[in-house]
Amino acid sequence: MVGTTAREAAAGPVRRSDATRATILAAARERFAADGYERATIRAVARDARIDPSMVMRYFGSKEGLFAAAVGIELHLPDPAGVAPEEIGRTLVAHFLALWEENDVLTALLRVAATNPAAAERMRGVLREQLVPIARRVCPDPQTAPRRAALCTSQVLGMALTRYVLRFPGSVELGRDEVVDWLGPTLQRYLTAAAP
Amino acid sequence: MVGTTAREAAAGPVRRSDATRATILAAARERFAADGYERATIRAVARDARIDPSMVMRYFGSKEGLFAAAVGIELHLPDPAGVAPEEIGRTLVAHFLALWEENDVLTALLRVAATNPAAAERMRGVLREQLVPIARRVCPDPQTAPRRAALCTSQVLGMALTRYVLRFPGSVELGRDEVVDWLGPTLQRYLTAAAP
DNA sequence: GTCTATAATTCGATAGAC
DNA sequence: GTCTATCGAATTATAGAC
Repeated sequence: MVGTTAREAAAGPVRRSDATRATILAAARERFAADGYERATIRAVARDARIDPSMVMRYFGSKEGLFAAAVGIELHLPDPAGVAPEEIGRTLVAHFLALWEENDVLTALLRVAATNPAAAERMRGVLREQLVPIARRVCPDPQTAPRRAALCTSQVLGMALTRYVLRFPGSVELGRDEVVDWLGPTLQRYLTAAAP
Repeated sequence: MVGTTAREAAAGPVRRSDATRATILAAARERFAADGYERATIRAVARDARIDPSMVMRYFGSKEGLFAAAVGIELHLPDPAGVAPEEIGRTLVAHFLALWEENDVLTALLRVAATNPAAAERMRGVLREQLVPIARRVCPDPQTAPRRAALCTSQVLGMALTRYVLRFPGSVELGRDEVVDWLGPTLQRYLTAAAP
């Protein structure tokens, strides 16, 4: 990783700056996920990435630009078309779990969203705008789709909060299968049950 | 409120400093709830409380001391003894909702807990140590009480997060009765259903 | 009790040499 | 592209006059 030479830099389209960018972004995601926005300093990110702090500014312009680049990647939920209607709850929970444990993006987003309006807005977009369409397809009354999606989001984000951010022992201890078994029926009910 | 005289100060056990303390704490709770720990500055709290920033230091020693005093109040859940077993879920949800909307303490605690370990620890104590005993009483298998309590906490905190911190429209729109109707059965199942 | 002044850090951001 | 040096602003916290 370290020690890129001029030969490598000239060998192809993979410039050294791309590797540097990727290294910075990975370090930034870790720091934002661990410390939140204000306590994750550019200096600390640079130290983790083994580069000079001024390089972070050069590549991303500002701290806000760094954060936007660190969490600005695509996230997609499964297409509900290929899923049995009675399995949509469990499928969604399993997919969310995989998404959260794949990398630090969602944890960083959630932790920062608690104090940063821009992150909260992005969180809204990531989760709600992908969940509402799904809810609209599977719920009995399309008018209630936004509320059903919000209920699902509350349970999913709550589990993510206690499991990955606050690290409550009771939530961390749960195996992935257990989470699916418990939360799956909850989302299933929020999406398909008759409104109370 | 302003203009306390020497006569008042000498009239009884209610010293002016007590009123000042209370004013500072109320302002601190608002600021912490709105901005989180790092962005809620002592200067801003003092400005809201219409006093000098140095007074905050004098009364509470440090910013950490101020936060501890602002969120260090008793919170109690209902005694499950007087509740019908099949109504425990709805009762808990209703009580939590009232607790969250009563004042800013829990919102401040949740927002700060996302980045402050001490606040996360306190959140753990407030919710878990009160919920686990309840779960132990009503669940079929006492061994599973910590996990059942964690599941309940995840749903309650998730709703609080989307409703009071992130302010997702879908969650904010929900009436209190709707929240009880939807989340009540969820907690009921987490507490009393056979483990999957 | 109250306020002014300031110390001591820390951070984001910039300028410029190489 | 990379690094040194530093500015300017904001913060917590303290010392001391009144």
